[in-house]
Amino acid sequence: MSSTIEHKIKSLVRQSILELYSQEVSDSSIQLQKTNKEFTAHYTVVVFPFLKISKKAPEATANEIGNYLISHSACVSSFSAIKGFLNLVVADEQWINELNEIHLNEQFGLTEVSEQSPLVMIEYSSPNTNKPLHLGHVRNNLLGHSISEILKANGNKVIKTNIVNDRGIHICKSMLAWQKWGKGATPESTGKKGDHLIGDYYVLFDKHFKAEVAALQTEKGISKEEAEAQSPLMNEAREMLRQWEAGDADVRSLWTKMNGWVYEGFEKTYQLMGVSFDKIYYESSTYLEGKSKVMEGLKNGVFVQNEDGSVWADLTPNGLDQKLLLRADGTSVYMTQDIGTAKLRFDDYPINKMVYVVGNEQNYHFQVLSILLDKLGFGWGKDLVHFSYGMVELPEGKMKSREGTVVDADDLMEEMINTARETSEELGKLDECTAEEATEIVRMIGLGALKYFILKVDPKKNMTFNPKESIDFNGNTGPFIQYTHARICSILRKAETQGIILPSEVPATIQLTSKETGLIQMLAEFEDTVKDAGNTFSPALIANYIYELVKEYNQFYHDYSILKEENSDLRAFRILLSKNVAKIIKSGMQLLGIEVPERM
RNA sequence: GGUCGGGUAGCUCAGCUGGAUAGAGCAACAGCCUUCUAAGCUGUGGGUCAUGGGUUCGAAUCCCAUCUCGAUCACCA
Repeated sequence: MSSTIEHKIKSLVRQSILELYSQEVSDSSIQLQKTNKEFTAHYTVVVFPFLKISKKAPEATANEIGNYLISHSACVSSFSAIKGFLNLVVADEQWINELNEIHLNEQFGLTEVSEQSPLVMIEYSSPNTNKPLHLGHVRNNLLGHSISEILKANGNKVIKTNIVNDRGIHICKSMLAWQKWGKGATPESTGKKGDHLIGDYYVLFDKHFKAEVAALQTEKGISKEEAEAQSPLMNEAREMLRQWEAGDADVRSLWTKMNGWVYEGFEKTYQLMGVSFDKIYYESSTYLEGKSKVMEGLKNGVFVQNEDGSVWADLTPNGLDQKLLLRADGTSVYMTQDIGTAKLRFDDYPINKMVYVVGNEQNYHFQVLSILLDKLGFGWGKDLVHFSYGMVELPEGKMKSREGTVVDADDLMEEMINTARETSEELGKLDECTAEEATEIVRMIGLGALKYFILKVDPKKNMTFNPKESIDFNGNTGPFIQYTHARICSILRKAETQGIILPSEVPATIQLTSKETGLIQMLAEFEDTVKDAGNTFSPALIANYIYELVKEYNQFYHDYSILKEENSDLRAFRILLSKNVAKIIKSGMQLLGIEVPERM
């Protein structure tokens, strides 16, 4: 509740109760909500909580307060009392003022970042360099990008970061397979994107490995586990990892070359997706960092050492288990690396808050990390945010890379763009565009459909994606919203060619319909929606808000003339209203990382 | 088994800091383009809000129990 109108009403209600019933009530005890659609009013005061004070029936109490509001302020123009609900109609003049204010503020709903703003670091994406990005990563990237935008819009300095998992046995598998069967293939020689090329060798390794295990089982009559342990291929991969860790020049240069291919591939994917990072960390240069911090903790008595030399954190006082931090041989585990990365980041930036965008399968990991960072003295450790999101599932269940059921990010985006082009051509929407414009529009629509589809659902929920039923372009979709924006832009262009000059302010004398005041009311709600989205880490809130706004606008568009309105004040008002709807659509979609075209 | 998160229309999802007759979209059916972009608008049908109890003037929403789905509880990352 932050619009000026809401504040006015609240303080009026408080005043009325004081005068009518001689009781002080706090603002928080006044339930002011948006009136349900079936009633023609703007705000509703729930009077049930005041019955004990008024000692009257609900309807009588509502009437008394309503009468008071009418006679003491021009803000409320009429009211109706139904049961315990006092429905208030706000005067047109108030709404026009509200619209004028919104209109004058280009950044309406957004909070500016200042020197004093807190610094938030957001980690997202975090890919492995042995395979291309898939649908799960897409959700991660879109959420990460969007939440960055939303936190910026709430007045935070944001540093977007990516921790690339560029080392480990899985990387060695790809490297080994390429060495054995690659015949020197490169992205150039094959015409493949680097990440896809490497992904192919990862799959190839798995294929050969499985065949080898099966052969061992039949040859020697041993169990699958034994065969896997004996597998020469796997042993070779392990040996390669040892050589990598020892800094073997040949292995390292192969590693550098192949990872380079992958990064080039990732960069293309990121660019198309529209995400970026301010600072990238590589696990190969952070994975040793955690050790010193853990040893420091051991010295300070935060951690304990086992007889075999392994180091543990005892989290039983926190209701959790014991957690290993260093193996007996002194090597680090996942948790140690995250501590190390945290240390580097803390050294690099004055972080006030750390946000990790990571899937919900790691809820436990981050619960532990939070406790450990706190114990190690990181100021933001205790309050770190694990922005946890659900899995993307296919109709037949979870995606599995080995079974080839993953939906590839590049393929998916390309497909969406192709579908957008087909649909646009069918509808004849591209007829008046140059080829370049068409490509640009079609890209925005295809990606808009995909992004909106993913971001409109509550992040914490698992979501289903059916590749066979392609993502819709009608209804509650990105293109629907983009279309509305394009439509408004078209009106504004026409207004300009007709030589209609917009006043900087609309005179407060015109009469509005409830559709129009309702739209202004919705525009004003953008401010609270952005705040809510920031507080609850929910791009979905923004998505659903824009959808409601757009639906409302389309009804208005259908029911009323804008450019053909004869009363020039009213016409100016409607153009201005439309313009500001477009502005909020654009701002809101920007928070989701979705572009909006000016024509489509 | 412990912990965490879900279960709302045939499908995909809103609504969850308690408020009026539970909402959208898709799919199905029926209308609206000589009029500002029909990727739009309007209408019809579709619900035991998993189940049972409790708190309250009022519960999809809060509490308890049960059922059910998922994640996690690795010297993998």
